[in-house]
Amino acid sequence: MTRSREPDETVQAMRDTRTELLMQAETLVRGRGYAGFSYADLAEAVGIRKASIHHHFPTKVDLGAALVAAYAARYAAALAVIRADGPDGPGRVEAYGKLYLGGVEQGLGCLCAALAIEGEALPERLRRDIAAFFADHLAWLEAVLREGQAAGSVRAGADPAALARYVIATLEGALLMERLFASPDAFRGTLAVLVDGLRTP
Amino acid sequence: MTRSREPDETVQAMRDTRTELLMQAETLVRGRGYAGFSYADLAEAVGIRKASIHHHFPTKVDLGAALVAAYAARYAAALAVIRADGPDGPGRVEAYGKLYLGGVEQGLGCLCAALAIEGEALPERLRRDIAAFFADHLAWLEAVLREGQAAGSVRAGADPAALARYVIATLEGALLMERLFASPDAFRGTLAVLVDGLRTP
DNA sequence: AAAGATCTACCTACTTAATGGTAGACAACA
DNA sequence: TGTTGTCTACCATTAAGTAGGTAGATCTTT
Repeated sequence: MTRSREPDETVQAMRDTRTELLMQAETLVRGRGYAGFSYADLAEAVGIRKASIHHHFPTKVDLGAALVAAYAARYAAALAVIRADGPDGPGRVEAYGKLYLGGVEQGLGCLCAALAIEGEALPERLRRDIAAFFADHLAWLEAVLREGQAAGSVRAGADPAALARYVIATLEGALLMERLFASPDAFRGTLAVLVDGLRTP
Repeated sequence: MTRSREPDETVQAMRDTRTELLMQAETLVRGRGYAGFSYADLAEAVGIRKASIHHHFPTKVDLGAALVAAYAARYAAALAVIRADGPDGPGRVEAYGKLYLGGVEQGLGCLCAALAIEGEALPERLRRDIAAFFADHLAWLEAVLREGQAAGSVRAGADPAALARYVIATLEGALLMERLFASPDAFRGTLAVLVDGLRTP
């Protein structure tokens, strides 16, 4: 890139334009929806001209796909950590739920929920990508819950796959609603109810 | 209104333009989001000119507010029925959840979720209206759960207000995700897990 | 009951601003 | 020298909203 690096630019600010675009675009989409932000908004947020964005992301769909990929990768890393050093089943689900809590605190929804809302209007490619995002989380949760059942920390009898869907639904819904109410405490309450219900009595 | 009533027009088709606009607009918003539909789309769906929409709803915000009002009224009526002739606490929550199931089956999300996603970009008025929508449901659920606890059908010990938030979160999230997967069955599964967890063991 | 006035619901034609996207020039690098 | 990243300047399209008008219904007055 050609931007002059002014002396007061920190290491953080020096990160390349593409990354900066992804960061700001994610904030925009999570804050106002995919159809609710424009290249003009993003250009202003990053301090670059609108046309320059097209150099990095030719079309808005390309940008959306890159956004989902980066978001999914970040989650995947977090899930790996939780699985590696997380405690028992319910503890892992709680750690997973805390990932969503950050959104409530920052006033940002889930990127994939923002895209999912657009439904039929969403380009096929993005719909596939977000479906894969949810499918990944579903698979991770199912494994975590199954292991938890085997270890006795998660209540037996329930189908882990069904339980996994229920967990994501509750967290996605709580993020959606508690962001509106700007109420991280209420989110914590719902997370507590959710995790408690998972525990072996 | 001035539209000629052709002989083959059924009673249904004869309903006035304003109602027709509200119906089609609701489908559009629930299908693709508030920012994702235009007056041009709506005009085409209803078979009217774009300018004529402004006669009924001067601005898009007016239309959005009318949409939320009609949606909330429909829900309020349904909630009253469930409360009147619904069975025990968990049975009422299940009946409430079935209201969401319709959306999954038709491929339509929750109107208020579609609006909530837009977050900061959403006109203040609409944000207030959808917050009121959720607050109403929260109050209704809290009362239903409290009564259920008193009657012994809902498990004791849990705070009805927290439980109410948890119920809406789960249903909103399940609608969001299972619409994407076009899976009413999975929604039913989540609803079953939710209601089962509410029951007195 | 006739006459005029007003209202309702729609129309065509338009404006202004914003949208996503393109073409081509230019400077800094490697 | 060619590649990369950015720019200015543009394009076609679409957005919400407005201006002004018309035909028919309804209300008001005599």
